[in-house]
Amino acid sequence: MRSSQFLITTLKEAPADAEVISQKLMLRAGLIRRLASGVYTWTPMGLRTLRKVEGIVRDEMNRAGALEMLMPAVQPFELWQESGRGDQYGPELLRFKDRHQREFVIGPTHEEVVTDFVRKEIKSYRQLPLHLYQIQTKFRDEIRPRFGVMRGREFLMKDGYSFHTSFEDLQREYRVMFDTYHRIFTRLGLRFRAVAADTGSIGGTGSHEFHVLADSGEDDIAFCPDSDYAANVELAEALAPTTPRPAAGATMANVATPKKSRCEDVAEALNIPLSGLVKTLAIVPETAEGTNTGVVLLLLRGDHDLNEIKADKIEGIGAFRFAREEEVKETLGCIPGFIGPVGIKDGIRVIADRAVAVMADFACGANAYDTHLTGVNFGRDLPEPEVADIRNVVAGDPSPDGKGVLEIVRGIEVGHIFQLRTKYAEALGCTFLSEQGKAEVMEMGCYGIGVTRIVGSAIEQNHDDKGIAFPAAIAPFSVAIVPMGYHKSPAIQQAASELYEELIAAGFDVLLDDRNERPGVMFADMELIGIPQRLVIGEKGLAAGQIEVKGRRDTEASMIDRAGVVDYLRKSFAQ
RNA sequence: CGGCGUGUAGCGCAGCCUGGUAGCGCACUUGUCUGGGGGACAAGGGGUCGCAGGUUCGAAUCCUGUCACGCCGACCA
Repeated sequence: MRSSQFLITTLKEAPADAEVISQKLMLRAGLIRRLASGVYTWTPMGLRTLRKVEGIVRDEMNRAGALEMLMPAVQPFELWQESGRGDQYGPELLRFKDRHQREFVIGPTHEEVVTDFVRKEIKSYRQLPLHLYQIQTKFRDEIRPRFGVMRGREFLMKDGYSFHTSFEDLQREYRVMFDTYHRIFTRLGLRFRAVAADTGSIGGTGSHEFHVLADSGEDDIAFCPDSDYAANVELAEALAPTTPRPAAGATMANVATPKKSRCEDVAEALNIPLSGLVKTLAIVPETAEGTNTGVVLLLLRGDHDLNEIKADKIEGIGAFRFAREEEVKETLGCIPGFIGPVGIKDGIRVIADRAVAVMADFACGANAYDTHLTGVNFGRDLPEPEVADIRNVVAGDPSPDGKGVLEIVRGIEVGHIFQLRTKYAEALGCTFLSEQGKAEVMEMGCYGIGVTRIVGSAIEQNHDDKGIAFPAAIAPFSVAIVPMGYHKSPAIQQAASELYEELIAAGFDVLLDDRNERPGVMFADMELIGIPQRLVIGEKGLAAGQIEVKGRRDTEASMIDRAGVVDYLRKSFAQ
């Protein structure tokens, strides 16, 4: 491609509302343009990268035996009612009516559609297993779209669905996909990690997320450097401390803590470590009927954070919200900031984190304004609480597999694989006839990859002060030819064109920058866009039969023989 | 959904407090020079100041409403 025939729309300054680096660089490099909140146009330049990502995903899916298809982006809402997800999915589901007042949604995912397809087409065990996938535009009406393409509302996703006659066969396919995903992310040139994940509302058993490691990620991943353990912190178990609770030493006492309602302030005022403090969270479980079952107190160590997903899973808690100020006042007689588990009314359920359960002589709120208690002990000053794992693991916690200590890194979720089992097949009556001629419900797996998001996360991982440094596999062009004095020198024009043709013939994606721009502009643009190799043709080099080459990540350019350019590039991309 | 903030040329911003013919940089157009790191000079084009209403002789500026966008917040008790 010649620049003069292409569209290069680079910007010197990024729009002020761009937040993360990938978003700024994608905007500046002219890869995307925002049309509405969380909705982006992909420019010709940006689309080249998107298509390359797609191509690698497609290639590996096909290689693994999955069959590509294309389902509609628009789906009848009826299907969602049939699966029972219509109500559950909530406002993220973009719904609309057609001219006949029939309800439709723009698909945020396609379990229903694919299951409907399979139940109609597949009748016999002989036709199974079957793995269907598509690369489709999805729409999720996110509360807060942000980070550009990383948390957009409209995005491109590869979603695959497998159908099996048995759980064993599902598990086999799951392992195949686990390996396939490793191949895909490796080929894309990303640093990533597969982590055990919460199965969330989708249900099912086994599940892994694939995260690209980047500080701007929205997920915390706990992993053990000494073993292969890795899990989303949502899921990572905080083991119970192995050391027993020390004996009570201090007497309980009231301490004035005027206006100190934050844990940090209280700890400082009392001159104790944050970990010597117990913070009390008042929550209200919300049952399906919406009836109020009363306030429940959760106890966490001052330096720990609540894991809401773990709390959700406790018997009798389920979905919950934090108690409103009036509710706290009514139940405990005090405002949030000074509440505690001591001396509370009978019947209030108290659940302590495992780490709290082994604390002695701790401090906590006194249920009185501007007052905290010190020297508090379970069994003496208040009843022994219920104990559960309700906190997020932190760096330094023992690994749940018993093999070392956890570290925590940030990650961007770019892939997710699930063993759905029979949830949708059952709801939608997706069955097959077994060898015995009996109708059985199919076992299902589902496997997603955020194609759009991969581009953003690749940039988060690969950039410098000059711009994007794309992995070669997904750069919009692999080689840029930058001629010096192109518009003045027929010799340069000819040499550039010859080189261009030669590289195209050799199979490279070449961009010949034949714009009538000054060299600085061309260099800056090629670097901003992130083209992996740059070739400069100048009068002097030409006379000596040489070409200047510079890799995007190299600090210095070097001269090579004109005749050896193709070999040089092949070698550089083979690495 | 709550709190805060911002809407002025394609992008980045000033002007608003203290009303009086709308500005700067980049980008764009034309010309000349320049030609290895976002070049110089000259001449241009482009804005119902988010929208609606109000106050006023007069509103980008003050008031009210509204829409859009952004940030923060559900937990740090």
